[in-house]
Amino acid sequence: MVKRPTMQDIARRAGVTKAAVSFALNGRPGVSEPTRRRILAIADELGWQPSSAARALSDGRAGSFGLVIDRPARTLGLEPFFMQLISGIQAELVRHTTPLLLTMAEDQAAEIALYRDWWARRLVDGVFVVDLQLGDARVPVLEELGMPAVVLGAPLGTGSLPAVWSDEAAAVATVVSHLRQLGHRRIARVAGPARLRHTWVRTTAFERATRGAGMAGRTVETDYSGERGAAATAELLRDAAPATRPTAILYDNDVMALSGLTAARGLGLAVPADLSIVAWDDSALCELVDPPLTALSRDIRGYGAHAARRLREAAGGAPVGDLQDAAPSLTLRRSTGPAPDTLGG
Amino acid sequence: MVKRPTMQDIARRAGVTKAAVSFALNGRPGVSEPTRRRILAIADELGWQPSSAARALSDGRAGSFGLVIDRPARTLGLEPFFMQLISGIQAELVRHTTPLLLTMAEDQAAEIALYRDWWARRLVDGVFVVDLQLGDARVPVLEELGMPAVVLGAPLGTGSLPAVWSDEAAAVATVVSHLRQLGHRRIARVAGPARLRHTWVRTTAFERATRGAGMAGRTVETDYSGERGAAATAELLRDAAPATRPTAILYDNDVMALSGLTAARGLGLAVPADLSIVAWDDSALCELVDPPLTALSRDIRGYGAHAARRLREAAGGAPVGDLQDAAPSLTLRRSTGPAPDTLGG
DNA sequence: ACGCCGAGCTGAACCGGATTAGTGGACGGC
DNA sequence: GCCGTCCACTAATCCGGTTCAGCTCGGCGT
Repeated sequence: MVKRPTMQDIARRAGVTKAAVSFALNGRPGVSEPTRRRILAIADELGWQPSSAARALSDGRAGSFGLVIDRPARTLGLEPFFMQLISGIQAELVRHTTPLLLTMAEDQAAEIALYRDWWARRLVDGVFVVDLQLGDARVPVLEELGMPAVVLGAPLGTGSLPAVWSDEAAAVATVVSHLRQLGHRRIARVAGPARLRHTWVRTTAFERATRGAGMAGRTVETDYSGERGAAATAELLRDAAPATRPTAILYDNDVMALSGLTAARGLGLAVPADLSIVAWDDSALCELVDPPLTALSRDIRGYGAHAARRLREAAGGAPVGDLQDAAPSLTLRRSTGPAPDTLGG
Repeated sequence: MVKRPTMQDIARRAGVTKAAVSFALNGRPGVSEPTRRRILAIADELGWQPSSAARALSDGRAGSFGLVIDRPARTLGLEPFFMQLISGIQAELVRHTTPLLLTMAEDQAAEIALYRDWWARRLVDGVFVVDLQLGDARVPVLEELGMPAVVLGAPLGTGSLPAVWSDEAAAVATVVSHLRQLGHRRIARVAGPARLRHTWVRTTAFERATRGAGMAGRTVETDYSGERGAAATAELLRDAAPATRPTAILYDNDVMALSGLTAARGLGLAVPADLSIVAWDDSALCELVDPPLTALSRDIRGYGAHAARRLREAAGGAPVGDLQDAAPSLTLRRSTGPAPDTLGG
């Protein structure tokens, strides 16, 4: 365990004071150019790095950001979304050597307690808020604390917090329109938890789009798990006559799309001949199954990177507004096809 | 932005000095019981929380641990392993309100640079090391830095670093033995990258077990991606006559097992009638497909929790040894069955 | 020749904790 | 009644940075 060099050590070697060293290392006026170079050379030679604790104490900012996820670990592990998101956030943060604190919470109350704790101890300078809910309790708490935060998701119910979002309603409309062109008239949607804001956005858009196209559009709620996805699929398909059952299903994540594919086959239906399937979020999973799944793709890493940049600005005290990213695009694969001729025409 | 209360504020209100407040809050002798209670009450009333920066500066430890993952984001997102692991680590760390710094690196050189940086700035008190490689360059660096670390994986090539591991060789033997009892004589394995230590462990054990049972055992290397898993499966099955092709395949992760299932079907083979499939790491994915996949299960969250406890001890200066967790167990599902009668008996 | 200015640096305070040496008073022993 | 001891607390210092007021000195103008 070697003692790390401090600015004091550099100052001694250079024959100046700590203050001069500080000026030199931070590139601010107060030292001559030759002195600055000499100090930088010595710092480099000693392998000096600023103590994060000392700097944090001195300037009052933690120098890191936080992310809390409160989904159950088992379903979380299968959500490529979060790893992609974290990867994207990191890609932006490393450019300023800002670390990310990641934690999983049991529920939203635990998450809020964590925010209060982090902020009281100044462990982070701000947080990313994911899985926004209807009437989300985190928003007023963050506002009350004055804690910088960026919401990832639709700018609805976000109060004064800036949001980074993509137009999911437009994506839903794209899917519905595409299916209609393929001749589908009865389509269903297997959704995530209804309390989530983005589920609400998608459901609302789905209803509007299907109604607008004169189609029957039914939505079934789940918890994103494969089990519930399979159950919802069975519920939609089992007891309905061919003339009333949906001919296409849109799933809110790819895991459920996969389980839906399995469930449909279990009921003797062929994909896409009898049933078309569309997944939300295009992960590698969609290409691994047969048939490969048509899916809504979006640049999740870019999404995370944008949010990180936004949070940095917000934490810097700048007033930041919402940022709209590109809408998801539909990647066509073989799980969608023309609607079966169920009218017996 | 309200000013947070400091120990100085508490001291003023209580009519004592900072030192007395420090004694009281840290439960050490130096103050009378009534005074201690009074101070605690005031601290509670003011909502005081210690400044993490000040504490870190004062006692020289960061109070947090780090984890660096250097796998490509696309395959990473599908690996339930890491989310489970992080979740397990957290479960242990939150009990001491210790945060976890998570970062993804491009490659091992970047990871090592990150370790040096983190340690020089005392951003973390130690790190979890995953995906140990043969002749891993991180080990000597961590030893040289004197940076506390715990390796997750077999205690081979870990130098002086403590390892938390499970007996994967035994797990391989279990699988081989089970398949042999089902009548299989030619089994193959679709492995992860050969440079990883645990791939080496599994491959070595696989060769020993198959040879010991008088069976043909072939291993094909991949990068854990579904694409490569499918390609490896095709390579194993395509050009071989029924009498020489493997009748069972063990995959090093569940994503590849799924892609293998899809690939085998594409070649006209039925599972498990023509081919048995076993996955490594039992995630929800294994239960979502038809047939559900037989898999090696292990308590990944417990694994992470043990590692976290170990790292805390190591960072505390205690000499810690290796810790062996339970070996993975085989969860039987419908993707494995009796070997087809290929001898034309 | 003198004053003034600004560049270049110093000294000290500050951030919010932990720690250690020292001090005052009460109390006990003889 | 005097001394010693212990308790409860204070004052001061440290951790490693940042910041700010002020000092010194050289050069320039007049």
